[in-house]
Amino acid sequence: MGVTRKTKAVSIVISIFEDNKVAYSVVHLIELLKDKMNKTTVYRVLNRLEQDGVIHSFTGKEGLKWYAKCESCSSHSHDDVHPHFQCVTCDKVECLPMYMEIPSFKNRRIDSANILLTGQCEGCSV
Amino acid sequence: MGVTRKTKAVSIVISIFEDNKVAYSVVHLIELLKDKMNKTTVYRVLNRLEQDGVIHSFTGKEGLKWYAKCESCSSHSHDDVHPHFQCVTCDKVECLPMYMEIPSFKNRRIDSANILLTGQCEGCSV
DNA sequence: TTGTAATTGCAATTTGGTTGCGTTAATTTT
DNA sequence: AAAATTAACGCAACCAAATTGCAATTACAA
Repeated sequence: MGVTRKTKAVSIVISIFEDNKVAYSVVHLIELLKDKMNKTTVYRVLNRLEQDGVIHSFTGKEGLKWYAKCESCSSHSHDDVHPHFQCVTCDKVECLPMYMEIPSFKNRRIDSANILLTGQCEGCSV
Repeated sequence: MGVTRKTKAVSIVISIFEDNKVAYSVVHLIELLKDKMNKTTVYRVLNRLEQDGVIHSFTGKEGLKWYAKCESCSSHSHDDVHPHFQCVTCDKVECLPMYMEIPSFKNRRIDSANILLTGQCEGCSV
């Protein structure tokens, strides 16, 4: 896990991401953890865990930052590009377990892709 | 142009987007126009121009809001999905004039897609 | 057990963006 | 062309997300 120490805060945050595929916004995590740690700590723990490849981040609707842990997360390769889906009604975000082809260009080097699909999830489409 | 009045502020903003394919962050536009109009006005003019289909918006790196005018912009159809490319070095953003296939799902309705590719542009890759 | 470097809490600050409201100025009506 | 109407503007205050500086704490290695 790199240089990251196994502190109480780190363990708590990791335990939240235990069950794969669900994503959490930083705002939500701060609210969720407000009795257990300071919001600054939440930001910093998330940063470190992302650097260590334990979780990955992406930008949701309205430019908010979200985090998730998924199978493809590892210390080295964060170059996998799976899209994320956010429901316009309930705001929930999921990692879509699929690969999307990223075009290549002669005059540009592409490092990563942030793909956010928005729409309505099954539960909200009734 | 819908209900949007042809005010001085509107003309100035439109003139910036005249030359297609370059995108501007709101932050940059506010700085660029700080002697000519209030930042609130910048936000409001951009909003109206987007509603009228003159320009379109998307989310860049760090969740910042960007605007651009491109061929496919029109009052009605904003459902075209072209990716945007942002250089990690100079932060410049371009509309990539291409279509990307959006996957469909049995249990979800997809309304729109925000696709941001990041990497290094030609000028910065030296 | 002790030293040290990473981590945390807290308050203050920065930044992107919004809101309320009185004034200004496009556009419509007469 | 002047008056009436109402969109649009400027400004100050506000809000939420995120960052920073620093002193106090804690993980962990020597």
